[in-house]
Amino acid sequence: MDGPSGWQVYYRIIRRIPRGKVATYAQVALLAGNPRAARHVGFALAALKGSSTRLPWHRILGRRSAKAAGISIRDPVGAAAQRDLLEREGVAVDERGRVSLERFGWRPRGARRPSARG
DNA sequence: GACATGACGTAAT
DNA sequence: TATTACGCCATGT
Repeated sequence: MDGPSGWQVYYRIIRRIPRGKVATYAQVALLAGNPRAARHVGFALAALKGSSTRLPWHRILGRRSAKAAGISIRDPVGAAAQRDLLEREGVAVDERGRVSLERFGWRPRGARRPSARG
């Protein structure tokens, strides 16, 4: 095992997401070195469903717009659980399950979005 | 190796 | 804002 195999890579990154913050599947995939593997991140997390994990899977959302993300889980039960977990962390979730990335978007090392004046 | 599936993303309408 | 269509690639059969 020269390195993390398969989904282990995604889990590694998701664990770095601080409490009260959220990230998109594409965000995790990009940090994992696979900017096109957004689907794989969701696939990896789907394997965690029903398992006792400390992984903050609820902090992973689907990209809904340029500045907003949202719950993309198909299962209504899982979606409700994610929403509940997010609200418990102080994340404002809309009735449609949408979250503002400008307010709760995780910015690793603050390298994201090269603002004109920081 | 081919086919089907999926907790996605972007572009077009 | 929602719907539709297509691309992407690992996993399972």
